[in-house]
Amino acid sequence: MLETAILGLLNESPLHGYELRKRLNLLLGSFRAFSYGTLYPALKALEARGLIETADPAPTATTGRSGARSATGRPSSGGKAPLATGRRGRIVYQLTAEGKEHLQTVLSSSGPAAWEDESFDVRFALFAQTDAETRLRILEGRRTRLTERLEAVRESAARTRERLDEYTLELQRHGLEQVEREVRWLDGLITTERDRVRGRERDHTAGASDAPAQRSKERG
Amino acid sequence: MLETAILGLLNESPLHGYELRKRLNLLLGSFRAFSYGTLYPALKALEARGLIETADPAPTATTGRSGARSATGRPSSGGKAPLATGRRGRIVYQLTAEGKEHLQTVLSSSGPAAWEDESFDVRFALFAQTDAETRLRILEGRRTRLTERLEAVRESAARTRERLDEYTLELQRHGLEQVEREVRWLDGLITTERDRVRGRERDHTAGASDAPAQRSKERG
DNA sequence: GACTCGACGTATCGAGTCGATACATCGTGA
DNA sequence: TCACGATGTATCGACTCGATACGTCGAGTC
Repeated sequence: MLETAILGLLNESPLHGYELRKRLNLLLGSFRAFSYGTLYPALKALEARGLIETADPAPTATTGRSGARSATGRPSSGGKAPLATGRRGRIVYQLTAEGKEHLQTVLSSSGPAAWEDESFDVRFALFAQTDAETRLRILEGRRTRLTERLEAVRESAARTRERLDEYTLELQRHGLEQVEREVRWLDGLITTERDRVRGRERDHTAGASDAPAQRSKERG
Repeated sequence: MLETAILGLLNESPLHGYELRKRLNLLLGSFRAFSYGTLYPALKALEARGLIETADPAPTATTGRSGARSATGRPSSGGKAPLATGRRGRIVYQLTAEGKEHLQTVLSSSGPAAWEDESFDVRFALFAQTDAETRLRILEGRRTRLTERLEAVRESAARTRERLDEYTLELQRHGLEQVEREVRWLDGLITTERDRVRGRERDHTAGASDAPAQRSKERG
């Protein structure tokens, strides 16, 4: 799933590892952070599979043909631009054609692999690059998954009650409440997405395209 | 932290691995499950450190002096008792004196190691075995930790806004809301604990002991 | 009885991940 | 000038998970 996140971010713009990690952790709401020990091996694996490649943004020379680590190819022009200007021997990665293709395949899939705990956040963060039908299917799958879990926990709690102390009970109650709240959150998103799909079906030639629809101004 | 959880559970009653795992996962609200690949090595390490030992619940013989795997020492008496009766060569673990001592040391500690993400749930689940002052300190530490994180996320979000799409924003908003809710949950618990400590200070010889105080009947 | 099946029970392996750390360059300010 | 912190790439050891293997037991089924 890290791979999907990397591919999704690189599809927006080429990036180097350090920046990639920052955006990755920002993307996932700053919880669930990935470390370098995870990121760099993943980048190498992706490169070995031909899904990403090292870019060379420097206009000078470019003598080393495919060798990474373009040493200090700094153009000295950009005085202050905080990102995007090369500061030292960065290794900037970008998607290959094959990588783009693979990303599209992954983004249009909506199996269990999309709505499990580990992957749902990543897939959701890439919803802007996902078509509406797939978004809806992932949200519904996630909802079903959480509901099942809720059911299982409640059942096992009912079988085991009495034996637990006050604090354990409170911990369980709080956990259940968090999941219930997430289900309600999903409900809201599903409704929005359904309206979106329906609206597109109705006047499917009018102005609005599909990805960035209007923000619902609810939530007071 | 798995070790603390094991010690805490074994302090209530001797258990074997399978049952231990079930209770462990029940204890933590059925989220954050530990697998056998984690549990068994931990048990071995604990045994090697002399904090736990294998018990022999069978009344017959007990010839094998300290050998684990007491083969089929089943007493044949218990007709239906669902737990606690030995069914086969289980390996039942119990605390040693040293283990109990170590557990008490851990339970009375309240450093950062107690309120970080990985460990807080375990420490909270063992609150019934923790004294009130330590409970309070852990809850407050946790609250501070979450507040700090909230602050950091908000700040970095403020620095990076505009560039994010609708869905990423929504994911962030939802994540923040979850944490805010947890802070409010902690507030309630802290209030309860403070009342508890104060009540005990006031009439600190009257009936109620310290651990299982009355349930506050709020939450409608 | 002989059969299967699912719960119970111990145990290990490979793959993935984290946290800490090393090393190097650059800008900034005392 | 020199320390310090941000930027940047990279690796190592320790830990954890999910899957799986292997085995026992009780209950049903014909």
